[in-house]
Amino acid sequence: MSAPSNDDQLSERAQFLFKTLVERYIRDGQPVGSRTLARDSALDLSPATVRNVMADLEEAGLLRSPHTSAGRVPTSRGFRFFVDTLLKVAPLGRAQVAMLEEQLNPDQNRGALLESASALLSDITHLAGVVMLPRHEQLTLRQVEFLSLSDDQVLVILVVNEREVQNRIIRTGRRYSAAQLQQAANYLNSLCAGKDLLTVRDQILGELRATRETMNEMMKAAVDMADQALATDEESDEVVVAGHTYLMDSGELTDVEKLKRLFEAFNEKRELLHLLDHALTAKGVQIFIGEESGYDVLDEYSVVTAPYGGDQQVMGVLGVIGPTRMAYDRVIPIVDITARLLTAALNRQS
Amino acid sequence: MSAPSNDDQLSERAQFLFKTLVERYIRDGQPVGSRTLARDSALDLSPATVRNVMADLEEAGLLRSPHTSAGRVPTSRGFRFFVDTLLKVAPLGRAQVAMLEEQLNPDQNRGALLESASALLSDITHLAGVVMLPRHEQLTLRQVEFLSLSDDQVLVILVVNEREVQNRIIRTGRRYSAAQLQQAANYLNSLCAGKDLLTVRDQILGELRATRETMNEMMKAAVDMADQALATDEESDEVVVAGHTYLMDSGELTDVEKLKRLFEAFNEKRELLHLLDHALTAKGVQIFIGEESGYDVLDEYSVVTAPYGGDQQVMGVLGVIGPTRMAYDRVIPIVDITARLLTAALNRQS
DNA sequence: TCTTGGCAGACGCAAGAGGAGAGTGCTAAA
DNA sequence: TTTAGCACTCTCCTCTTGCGTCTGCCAAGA
Repeated sequence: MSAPSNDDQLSERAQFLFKTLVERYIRDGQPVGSRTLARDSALDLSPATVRNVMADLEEAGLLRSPHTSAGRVPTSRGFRFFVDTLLKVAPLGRAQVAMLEEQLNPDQNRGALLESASALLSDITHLAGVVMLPRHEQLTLRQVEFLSLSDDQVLVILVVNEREVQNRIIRTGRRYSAAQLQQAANYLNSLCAGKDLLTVRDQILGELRATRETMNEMMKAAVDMADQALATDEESDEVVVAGHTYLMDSGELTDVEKLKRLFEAFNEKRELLHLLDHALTAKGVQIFIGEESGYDVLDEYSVVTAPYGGDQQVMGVLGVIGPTRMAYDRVIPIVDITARLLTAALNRQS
Repeated sequence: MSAPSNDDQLSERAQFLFKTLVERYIRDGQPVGSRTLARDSALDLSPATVRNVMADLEEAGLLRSPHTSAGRVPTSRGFRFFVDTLLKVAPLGRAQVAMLEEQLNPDQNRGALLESASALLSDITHLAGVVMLPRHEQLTLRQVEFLSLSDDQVLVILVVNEREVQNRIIRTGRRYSAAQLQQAANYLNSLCAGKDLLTVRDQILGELRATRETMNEMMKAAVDMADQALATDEESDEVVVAGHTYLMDSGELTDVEKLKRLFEAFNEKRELLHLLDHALTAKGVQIFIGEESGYDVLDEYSVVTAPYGGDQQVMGVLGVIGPTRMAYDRVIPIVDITARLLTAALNRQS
């Protein structure tokens, strides 16, 4: 608000002290007082001096005191400053990279791959791992198969994006024989294979209008069924969350109500999706600290995300959710590398 | 242990008072004292008399005092006695049955149906809903489809149990053309359609040994691939849990650690599976109270389950998990009806 | 001008005291 | 067998007190 812009008018010493304070706070979770900081910083300053600096930092909006005599903790803005300009990320150990690489094995179907990624993120960071599934728009149809169930129900199997299989059940007006269904499938396959699902839908509708009269019975049925099958563009689970229980020990028994609402948000998934959508456009690792996310359930939490997917085209976003005082220096490279390795694995698949 | 068997040597009055106490405790969650109980029971007894009765009940192992002056709480044994002999279940309202019936619509694929059931259970009871997926043994194969991916990978699509679709990716030694794969699929379909998956597997292995020499190249390949495809009998998610956050407000901020371990058990799913396996053999609604379940994470929780599935053959188990002091009279019929309706819906599918 | 030591003042936290309230067990009388 | 009364116990709440920590300010020193 009225606080002065802080980034560059801070002395080097102030920055260093601030950095030490944040690191200390991330380690202990306790407010840091002037005496501790003076000792910690190894700068050979008296607590009084440190106090003066801290007062400046508080005025700049980077610190705040929970109460009069309790040391100070970083504000969200403080964390932001820390992350943006003071943080040196720790490069990941070889062993860990190897482990990640092994687990993100491209020889599994895509769903399993993404779940592995989520589980890995949470296992390594001890925070909640999140992976957003690829957006639906870029589904290219590879093959369609129809199978008659009961009187007027047909099982539709769609093979999309080379190795994903979707299935849905539609109602047709009447019963079709296996041969008829086969014929319909052949017709559609010849018409649509290799095209985007939405395009296919439009094309089919166009086809329908344009040539209704000249179509034979079979083609009409095929088009009708395809229309129905593609309409049910199922929303399905679009976010995979893993290890959310880790959030239960970080928030040292603070109010359960808040945590409950967060967990409910995980189940709802809509809000989460919106948040991750924002991150979709960013290039590399992106960080939302505290209220920056714009979702009040995430008030006291930070989100570290990175997009993943092909080189030319982003497929989705992954990341972790944890308390604002997470170990950013460890978490950031982990999210980064995981995104890269997942991208590599996905590319090797297709 | 050494407590006398209680069931019948309790006076009618004692039983009535006990029932009132349990109902009160279920409502409030607070230990019930003699004065409250005397007033509640409408028996026109003095607190002192009630105290005497309560002392008897405590000796019988049905009640206990959290501490000297805090009223009394039912023990697990007390709840067991209550449930077995005192409880009158409240019949479900028409509206609720109608609602359940509508939501458990058989026009969706089976996975969605089971998830609906789980969500419904948790929504209505405000407890955690659990649905165990049908055991894998009884999968009858309907159709097989092969699709070539990259050089030596093949996507296998299995249609089982009329309307379920499974898919997996296998590695073949070499590349096959689409026509070859089609031929292999045809061979397998003619051989195996309509049979149980395990039977199919055995049969294929037998076939392999018996006629290896006389087989043509194609048949060998088909059998090899089928073998691989069926071997990967994926475990997948076998338990669906919904609304576990409800457990966060019932346990009035008691220790988070316990709750965390329970949630972790939900994620692991193995322990849960074992428990539900026990319930699989029972006929109707079955109830595990507190430590009866045998899993220490469920110490302070009760599980109410019912099997569902075909008339002749049980497919799985569903139920709810909640605090020992749940409203059994409401929960039991809900679980019961849900199981019946789910059974009906599944039968109408096939 | 920057740094430092000193000092008063806040404040949280833990421990203890004391009272209120609820509930029990026991005993003696109806 | 039931009831009333009484002494006792235990929890919970509040109030107080003391301790420790930390701050802000000030004045002296470099």
